[in-house]
Amino acid sequence: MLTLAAIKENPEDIVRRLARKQFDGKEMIAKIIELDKTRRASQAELDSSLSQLKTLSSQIGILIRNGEKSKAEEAKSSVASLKEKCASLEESMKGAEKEITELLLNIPNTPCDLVPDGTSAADNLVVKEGGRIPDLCDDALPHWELARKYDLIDFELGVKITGAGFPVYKGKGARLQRALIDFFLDNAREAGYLEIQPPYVVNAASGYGTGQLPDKEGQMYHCNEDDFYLIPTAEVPVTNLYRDVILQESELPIKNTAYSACFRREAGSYGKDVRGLNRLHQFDKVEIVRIEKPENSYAALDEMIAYVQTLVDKLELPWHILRLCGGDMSFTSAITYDFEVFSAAQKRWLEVSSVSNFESYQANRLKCRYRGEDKKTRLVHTLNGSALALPRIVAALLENNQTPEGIRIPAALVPYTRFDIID
RNA sequence: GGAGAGAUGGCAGAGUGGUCGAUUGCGGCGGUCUUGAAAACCGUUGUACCGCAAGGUACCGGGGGUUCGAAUCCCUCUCUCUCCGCCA
Repeated sequence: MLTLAAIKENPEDIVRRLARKQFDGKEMIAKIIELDKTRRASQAELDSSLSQLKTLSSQIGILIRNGEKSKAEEAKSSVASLKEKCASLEESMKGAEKEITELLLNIPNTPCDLVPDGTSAADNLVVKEGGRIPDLCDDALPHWELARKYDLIDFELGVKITGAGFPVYKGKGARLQRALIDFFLDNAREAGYLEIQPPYVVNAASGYGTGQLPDKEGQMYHCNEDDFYLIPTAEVPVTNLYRDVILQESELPIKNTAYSACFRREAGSYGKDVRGLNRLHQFDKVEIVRIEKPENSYAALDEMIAYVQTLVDKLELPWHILRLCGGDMSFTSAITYDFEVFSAAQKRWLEVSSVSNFESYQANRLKCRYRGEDKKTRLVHTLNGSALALPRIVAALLENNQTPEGIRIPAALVPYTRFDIID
């Protein structure tokens, strides 16, 4: 969530920035500033009343010890009204505090200056592109046909044992999955990321820490019995490793990577978007997460983008990078770059990675700080990115590399698949 | 699933109603000594909020209660550990 300090420093600027994210925060910001005044006034008075109360109480203790019973009783009665006052002041303080938090939780992050204006995906900016779009013959098959033809993925079987969006991978299809995961993790390690194996199920506190809650409550699978959530991305458990942590400056930057299965309810999706591997309820992804000093976070973001680019290049896929416009960004992000690869038979771009800087927005919820040279604690900046999500990579690999002889595997991946063609 | 024990500062571990935000040890930081280091010794060392400051307040797993006063007593929830059972 946004920091109260930032809001108080320049509320007009915050409102203006939120508007770029198609969010009207005028009233909420004004309300927060008003509540903050109430809170501070209440605390000041409460603190001094509590101080009096403490003094009186210790005096009573002394009186009782000295056997001055009547004086003690007298003092006791004078405490009563003070206590009532404290109770109401505390109520006012805590009430204001709670309301402030409630409001803050429901205000998205502000976009940074680089973010282009716009209201939808159509306004996203293509900032870079690479690779070559293959010329496929007219009878080229979409990946779901190829998956059936070579018996790589069985969507119907997934429907039988679970439901739509839970495919079953078989044979070389399954081996391709495993190879890609290994390939991505190896590359991340070589780029300096520490591999983490996190739980796939988290508690509500973790959901709030990274901002899935309360914003995306309905998008996560929930285990009622234990009040756990299935992770929609490894970002959640990995970033939450640093919840309520004060890091030493020397520990930064932190670079973590994790493979996990990801679970998303994807309520409200339909049509061609969900065909084949385009959108699943369960999918595999390797994530990279960084914890940075604020002054370094944008350099780190650039480094992450450059890193993801090496992956799509090694996989010989045609790609481009979008800088998302204000209206298309996620709730918690200050800036997001999406990588899309071209799926040549479907003739459409598919998002395979999303790299974001959250600045201090997540850190503020997580209470993840670092101690600088001056011994003061400051919020860190958090960043993460997919590196990469598997299903759409597989879709593009299958479609783009189809030949009459079979599906060719890019050279960089062959050491991992240990086969160079699917036939 | 059954039975029991426990949750205190970075860690270990005291504290069972009144100067306890908390003894002590380890670790960390600063210093003395030393050519340097180690050892020894001395000092220092939680977080957040309010306040221009002086200073004040809150926090001993979470929530509630008793009391003039709670880390300490009561209730409740959560979590952890041990033993038994079951089991990849």
